[in-house]
Amino acid sequence: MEVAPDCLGKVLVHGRAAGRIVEVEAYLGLDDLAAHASRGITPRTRVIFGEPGHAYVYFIYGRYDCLNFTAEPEGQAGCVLIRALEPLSGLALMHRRRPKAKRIEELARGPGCLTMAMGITRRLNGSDLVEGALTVRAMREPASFEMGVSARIGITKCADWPLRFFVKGNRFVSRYSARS
DNA sequence: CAATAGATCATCT
DNA sequence: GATGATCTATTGC
Repeated sequence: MEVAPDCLGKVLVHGRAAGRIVEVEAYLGLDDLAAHASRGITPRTRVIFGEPGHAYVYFIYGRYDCLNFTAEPEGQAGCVLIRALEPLSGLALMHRRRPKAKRIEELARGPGCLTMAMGITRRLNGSDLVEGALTVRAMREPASFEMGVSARIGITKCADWPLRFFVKGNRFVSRYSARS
């Protein structure tokens, strides 16, 4: 979970679309009942137990994909859920993929939204974030921002663990997380 | 602007 | 068969 805050401010690139990560959540392993990995290795969670630096994409609620980065070494579970992006380039493309979003803030505001905007599907599950089609880069200049911490969103177990990190004051952070 | 209900399917029990 | 790391639309202030 130590790497979760590091993901803030980094840039996610998929094809021509790119966005800055402004909101993430950390999910641990067996001790974290909210994590998919808490039940151990299953066909779906085996990526989390695999090598770090890979994408874990899962389908949720019959509609949406969510994007994670695996974080812990092989054999251990741990991942970072990307909750919100600030769109940087490929805006027209994102708009086409999300006709419902009329404002830029709505393009990638939320786990399901950002995967749609970026065109991420389960096809990318387990793909390498360095060599694959989906990549993560750090900004040239270390972005200076205030980091906020709060409880995670949208879960029913361990809902009070302060494992959510976001860029304070950034309006691209989802409103469901505006609790303070 | 804030809060609530409904849609919908892959995965696990 | 039940459940969920969600989003959108609708209703109420």
